Amino acid sequence: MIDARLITLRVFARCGTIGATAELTGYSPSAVSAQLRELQRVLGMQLLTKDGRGVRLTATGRFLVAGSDALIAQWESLRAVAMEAGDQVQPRLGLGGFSSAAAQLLAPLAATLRSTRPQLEVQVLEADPARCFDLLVAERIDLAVIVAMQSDTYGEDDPRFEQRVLLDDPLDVIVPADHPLASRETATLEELASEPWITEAAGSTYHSLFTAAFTAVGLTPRIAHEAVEWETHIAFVGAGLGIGLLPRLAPLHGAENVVRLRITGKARPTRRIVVAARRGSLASPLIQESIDILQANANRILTARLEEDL
Amino acid sequence: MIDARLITLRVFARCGTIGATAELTGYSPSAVSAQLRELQRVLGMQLLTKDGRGVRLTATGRFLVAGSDALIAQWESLRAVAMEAGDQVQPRLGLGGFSSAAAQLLAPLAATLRSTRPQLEVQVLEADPARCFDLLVAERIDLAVIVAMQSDTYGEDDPRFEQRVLLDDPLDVIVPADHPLASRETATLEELASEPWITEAAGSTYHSLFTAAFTAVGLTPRIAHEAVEWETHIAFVGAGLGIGLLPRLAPLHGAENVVRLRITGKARPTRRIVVAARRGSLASPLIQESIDILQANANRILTARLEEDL
DNA sequence: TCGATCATGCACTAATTCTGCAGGGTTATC
DNA sequence: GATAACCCTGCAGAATTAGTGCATGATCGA
Repeated sequence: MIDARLITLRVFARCGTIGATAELTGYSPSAVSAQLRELQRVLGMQLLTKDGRGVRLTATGRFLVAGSDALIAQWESLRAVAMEAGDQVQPRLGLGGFSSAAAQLLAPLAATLRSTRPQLEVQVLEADPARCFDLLVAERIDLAVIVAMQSDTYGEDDPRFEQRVLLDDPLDVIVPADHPLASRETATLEELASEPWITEAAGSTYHSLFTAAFTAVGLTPRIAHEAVEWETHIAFVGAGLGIGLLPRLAPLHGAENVVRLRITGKARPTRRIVVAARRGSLASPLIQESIDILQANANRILTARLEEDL
Repeated sequence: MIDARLITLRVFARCGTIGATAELTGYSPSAVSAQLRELQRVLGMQLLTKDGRGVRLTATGRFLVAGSDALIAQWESLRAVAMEAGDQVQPRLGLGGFSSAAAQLLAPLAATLRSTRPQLEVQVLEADPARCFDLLVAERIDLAVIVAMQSDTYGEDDPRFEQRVLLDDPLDVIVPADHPLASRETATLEELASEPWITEAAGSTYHSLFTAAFTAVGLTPRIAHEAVEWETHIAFVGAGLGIGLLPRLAPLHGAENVVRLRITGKARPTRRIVVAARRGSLASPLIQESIDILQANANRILTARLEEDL
């Protein structure tokens, strides 16, 4: 209901280049360029200035984008409450999430919604957390399941989003099957500190989790290799290159030469998985129901783990 | 920036029929029909139901319209503040007002703006107060100069509008040139109560002013004739059909056979002339400047009258 | 200086949106 | 109870708008 061009401007405000905005919104770069030019014409405001080979928001543009947060939230809220009041049906729902979330939480959600609301068009996009926020702003998705980041660009009080905790997913350690600890069920970080480690690149979410966990016990382990996908981590570990952390939600896919151990002791790294939505949209019955389903699935996973641990 | 279809829905909420909405917004009836159908499709809400030969808002529709007041106001405010912050220029300004206001206040304003902001496209629409509010909602105009109505559909606290008093325009009495009182400068309502009167139709603004003024002094004069335009009032009076009220702002146009007298005494009917804008838009520099010019013109008129009265 | 990166303008095309008219249903009038 | 008046809607066609893909120009880093 808010002009698509304003949404485009908001996406641009986040990624800074026309090209990235185009990729994120699904338009071509020329379309984005034309939209923003048109927006400036209609509003009679100069929102962009040339900056090197790119463009940059003017002060007015930044102001407008900042102020539009409340506008978007108000619209989302209005729509949501109207939906609830009128018992109406939303025609489309976009979901986003990173790989293991997409597999373990979003897929069941989509399946449930498919059966309970057959005429609802559900679209699931696998995307990393940062991109999920971008997609939320771009209105490509309505819900995102992400790993909460402690001090990232998106605080919990961001005026654009609202978040709900789904579950705390502990990180296990994976070791080669022929590793001395492989026969154990559990291990402590202290026991593992001297091993060669495989992590994600510095600056990534899991690297931060990794270092935070070890600094909590006063250790700084050696990072031997870096990988992005869990599949790669597992392969590296299986090849004996080192050991690594693996979230409980991430499956081993029956890798024969790798063993997963629970981490015990003082420091137990976990990742917090939350669901995020555009601020104001939580009142929508469809959003609410989806979050409830996600929450139920998360709880099912948690209780299954508890039973498993007994 | 707010979707045009929502604006259309808001206009429909005011006038109740597709045809009137079309006339007010400048679309054809089929376009309005299609827009509202499309709006319902996009939102997944049923906003309208058939009602006899027309259509009617559903509860959801009314809810959405009511809630959109705040949304529109917020957008207007955001745009206005961004305009002010960025020293930008609005490309278009729409002005509306009833006949004498259009002539005496809007025309000078438009002329001033033409010279101070040559590239601004100014459009003036003459329309009665009720229609002015409709046009404000339809975003055809941005400012309306109207007669404040004591207990009309638009209270001063309407969430859609904001109003500023421009001036209180006293009502004079006009009598035929051969009337016994024609040589006088002033008259009281008591002196005039027994005359045959010419007013607007019952229910109109001026009829209300008329009866309110006389009931204040405990009299109920006889209404002999009814007229809509001031021109007609003057012609009726000139023809000796009776006497009538005429706002100070409304010119006699050199009617030779009619004399204008000031009303003195306890009850002096006046009409309050105010300028109205969509709520939130007052912060816009252009709107603000326009109101200032209107106010200055109003004051000029008032001081000119004071000098004239000396 | 060369290549890479970005944005923008242009010609063309696709999609949307509007108009005018015809048609069907509903209310008021005689 | 026929008739007229009124109101909305659907459809074909037209006009406007919006998007794509490529070419161009401008800037930055190597």
